[in-house]
Amino acid sequence: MAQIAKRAGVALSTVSYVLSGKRSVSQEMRKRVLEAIEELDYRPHGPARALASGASHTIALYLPSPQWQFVPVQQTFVAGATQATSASDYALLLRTAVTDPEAVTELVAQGRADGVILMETLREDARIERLTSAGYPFSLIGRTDNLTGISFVDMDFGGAIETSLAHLARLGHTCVALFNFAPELLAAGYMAALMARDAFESRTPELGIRGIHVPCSHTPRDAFAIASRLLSSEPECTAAITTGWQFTGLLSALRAADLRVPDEFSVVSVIAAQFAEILTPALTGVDWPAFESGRLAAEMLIDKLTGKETAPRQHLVSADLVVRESTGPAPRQKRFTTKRQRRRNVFLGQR
Amino acid sequence: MAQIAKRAGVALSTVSYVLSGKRSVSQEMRKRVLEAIEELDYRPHGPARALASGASHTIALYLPSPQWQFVPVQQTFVAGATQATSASDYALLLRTAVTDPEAVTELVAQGRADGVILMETLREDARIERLTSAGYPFSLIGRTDNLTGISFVDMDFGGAIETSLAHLARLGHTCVALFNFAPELLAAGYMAALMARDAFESRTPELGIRGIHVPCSHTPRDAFAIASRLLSSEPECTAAITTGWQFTGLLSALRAADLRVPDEFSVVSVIAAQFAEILTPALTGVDWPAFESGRLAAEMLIDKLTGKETAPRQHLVSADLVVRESTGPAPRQKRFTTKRQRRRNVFLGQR
DNA sequence: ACTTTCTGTCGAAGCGCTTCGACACTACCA
DNA sequence: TGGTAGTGTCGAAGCGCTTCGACAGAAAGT
Repeated sequence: MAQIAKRAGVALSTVSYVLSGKRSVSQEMRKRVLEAIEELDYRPHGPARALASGASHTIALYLPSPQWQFVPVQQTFVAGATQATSASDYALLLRTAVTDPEAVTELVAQGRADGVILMETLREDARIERLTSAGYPFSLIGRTDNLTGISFVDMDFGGAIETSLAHLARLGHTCVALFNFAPELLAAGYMAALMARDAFESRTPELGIRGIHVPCSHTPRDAFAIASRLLSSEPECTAAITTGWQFTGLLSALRAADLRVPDEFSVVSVIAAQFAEILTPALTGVDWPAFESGRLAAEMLIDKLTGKETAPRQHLVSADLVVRESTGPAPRQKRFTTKRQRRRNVFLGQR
Repeated sequence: MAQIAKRAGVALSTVSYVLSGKRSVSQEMRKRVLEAIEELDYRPHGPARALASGASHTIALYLPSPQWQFVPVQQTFVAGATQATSASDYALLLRTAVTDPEAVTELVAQGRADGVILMETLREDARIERLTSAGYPFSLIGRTDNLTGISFVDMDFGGAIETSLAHLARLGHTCVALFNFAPELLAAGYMAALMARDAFESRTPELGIRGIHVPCSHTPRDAFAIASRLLSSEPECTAAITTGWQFTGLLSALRAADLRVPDEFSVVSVIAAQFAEILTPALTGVDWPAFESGRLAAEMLIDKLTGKETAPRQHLVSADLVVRESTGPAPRQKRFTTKRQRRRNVFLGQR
């Protein structure tokens, strides 16, 4: 920068003001400075800038649970957030989350980021409390109990479950399982899981449906085991809703049990259209616009940082059901009276 | 830091040496400093550190083509790289790539990152030349023409195609299509696409297979259109290999043409096991260990930055074929003589 | 005993910016 | 015409660290 100043014949500070626009500079000076910058291919030094100004022009995104690599939705959040930050000339700093809730303030405390995007938020989230009490700007992909003053974007999981249940009820299903998020997440108070459960438990009675709530991790193994058990122990159950990737294990279990979809069993899943459509049968599902969500969360945070937006923005992504091929009318005959009974029993015996 | 020094009764520089370990400090002093740090909950300021030392402890990852959001593999690279950087106490800076190859040096030139991970590399890649001539450390996920002195991790696409072809040849297929990467990528010189094409074109004659090379984007629309056209114009073709997500469109086209997999048509794809297994039939495929690749690329770069590893590391991920359900013996009867002929013609007429 | 080498500590200079106050100068109003 | 307000520019003081050279004192070699 000193070189630029010398070459343009101006003071160091003038160069800075040309760059930042924080004080007016005459046409003449501006032109000379810009030319010098061009000629010397000068690029302002980020850390020096951050040190002097106290703002790093960077936002941090903490990735949650260690198995997040298996969840395309969360990866897509990252993609969306990246696009939004790049578009605003910010940069996105990625860190895998550790168990310690204190860690969430680290990057901001270190001055390496100006704000934080949090995902997989809990009803009572120690991380949110830390960020609030530290006075650090943040936005959420997800929700928490007390939302006053908090910017977030979240999918309406409750609504998704309600819509799915209504769809299944209309098709005549009277016993439906919900493959909710993993038991650990539920126990920890993962908000999406709680919303799904609450909606499921309050809606099923009204619709005359017997609801079976099945917390289940999204690993194919777990989901397969749990689904297999369910299929054998609950012969009345003719449909299931999954909150995510658990559908993989469920479909495997259905195949193993020789149950056809949708003739003998209906499946609805919260899933990106991209994946729903490559399956056979294509999955009826609620699309989770993950890219958009990530983009929005980043934009909200950046708007807050740049002072564009002072009031918190709260964005609930509506959950529209797309009916594809995996849902159909409830089967007339109960499963345990069909001719498949024997075969299934053999299968179960193998377990 | 000044507070720490005062509280511990030592000089500022001593605190720094305790933290960095670059000079020996007596037990006594070290203890007092560490206590003070603990008591004041002090965290070193990243940008100040970066400014003074010239190293940001951050690596940059430029995400390629704008549609990368549709490619789970690339998202998984990010996941792997994130894990590796976090484990080494580095941070990962994400930026969407722009068309300008100059941009790739920007974050390092600005001092915001110490090195760069590049993906979707070309045979002759202007970005690599820029990084080399600027003397910036980098590692590649992918390959390029001249690999001397370059650290990279790449999948052996050539080997993947060869293995797949051998498998199909063994099953008796004599006319096989390769759904390669998009024509734009091929034209740009995307290395994986070139390797796939070369392996395909050199292997097919040896195996007595007629090879049809079909560059095709991974969007379901494009792949569907191109696959449909292929199926009608090339009735002899009884199998296809896809280099990625194009299998979605191919499967749709096969369904639309009423061709059963694998009885009437075999499909092999480079695809993560996670996705291969949820399909019906499960896809025979070459697994691309994307998470590992991302992790390795980041580790290589960090090792280079920390001076642990001076010699470039070159890592070719072997491509093992996993035979699942989507490949089978070549059909005995030629497609255009079967009773499906009429139906397919109807379908083609609609196009 | 006297130099030489180490070890541990300190002070100060600087990394490359931002920003504040000062200052000269022009423009405006009365 | 004098005072006031506004405009454009400069110099200098930091921002919070790292690192170099200096230096006192202890340990080792002659």
